[in-house]
Amino acid sequence: MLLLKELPNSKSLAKLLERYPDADIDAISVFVNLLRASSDLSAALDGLLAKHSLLQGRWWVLVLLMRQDDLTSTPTDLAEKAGVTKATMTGFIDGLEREGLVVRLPDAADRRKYLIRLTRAGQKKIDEITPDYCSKVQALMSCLTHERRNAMLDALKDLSANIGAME
Amino acid sequence: MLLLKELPNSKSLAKLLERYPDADIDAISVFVNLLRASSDLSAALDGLLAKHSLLQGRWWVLVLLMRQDDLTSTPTDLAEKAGVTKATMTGFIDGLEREGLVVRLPDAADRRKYLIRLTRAGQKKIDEITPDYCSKVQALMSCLTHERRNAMLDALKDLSANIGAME
DNA sequence: TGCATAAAGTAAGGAGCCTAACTATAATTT
DNA sequence: AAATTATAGTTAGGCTCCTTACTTTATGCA
Repeated sequence: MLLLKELPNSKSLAKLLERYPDADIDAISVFVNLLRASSDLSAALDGLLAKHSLLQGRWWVLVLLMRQDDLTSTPTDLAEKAGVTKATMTGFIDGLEREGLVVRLPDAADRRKYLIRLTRAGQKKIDEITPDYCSKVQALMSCLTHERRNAMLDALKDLSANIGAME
Repeated sequence: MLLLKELPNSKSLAKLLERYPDADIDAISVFVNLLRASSDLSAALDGLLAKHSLLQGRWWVLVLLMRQDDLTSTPTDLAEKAGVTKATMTGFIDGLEREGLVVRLPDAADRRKYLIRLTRAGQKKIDEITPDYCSKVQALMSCLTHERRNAMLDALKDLSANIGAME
């Protein structure tokens, strides 16, 4: 994702208001800062995963599989849960299978389907990354008190619920 | 960007804690929700811009140019402010120039340089999009009071400042 | 049963963004 | 002044993710 390093300062905001008097500076400021901050966070996550030779897409797939009781799911289910298209999921699974972290198993009941299962190597990879992931995220969030975290969480959920207002 | 639609529920978080007792559920929850929400916001912005046949990267370039007093800047400067590489900026400028929204002008003083200037058509495009952009962002943010917006803004800035903790 | 429709997964091609390497010009060193 | 180094911008090629179109298999309806 792309994001402005140079967020609007007061001068450029003044200029904006001059040309568009109805602009809600507050709202725009939160919006842009949110995109900007999460872009940085995403990049930091990329960096963390790269140290373990993984990428975000594949990482989320491993996480989703680990959540399943039998460590197994289907491409379509994984795609829906991950929020990507089935075609994109095919690519993730290809990569993970190539590295031996998951396997494709044919479904006996429906010959169109495959079952994707986390392998032992896949579980090992998760065990290798998760402590690092947890401690880094914790370090990042340590600058916020629990109250502030909760307030942010609530606000994020409200925004997500209101996303339709932008369409 | 990719993001989990299916955020961790209490059951899977319990499973996580079982395997990694040190995990800070709170911190992870905020982190994941932040990535998730802004991914949705970014997609919504893409949608809004698409209606005006623009893309995020090019849009930010137009915005940056409009902030300049003389509506002019250089590729390197734009790349730094937008947070992309110079190579990526070349692509944005190519696109914008093709549509007549900016022009490349040689710099008389330094023949390696080009000056990128917003054209009248570029300004018109901004004038066409900005009211829509402002009203949609305002509608989105209307679910948060000013107090909550400010709290969020502060929290985002603190997180951005603390991003080094993840590296 | 036979035919249309839906669903699972894949393939092909495109756009954005990156890194690395390159060209042309300017600045610095000696 | 000559040679080295740095800077502006571009090109080439890669990766991720998307959309669209396709193949194969299952399901619903007459």
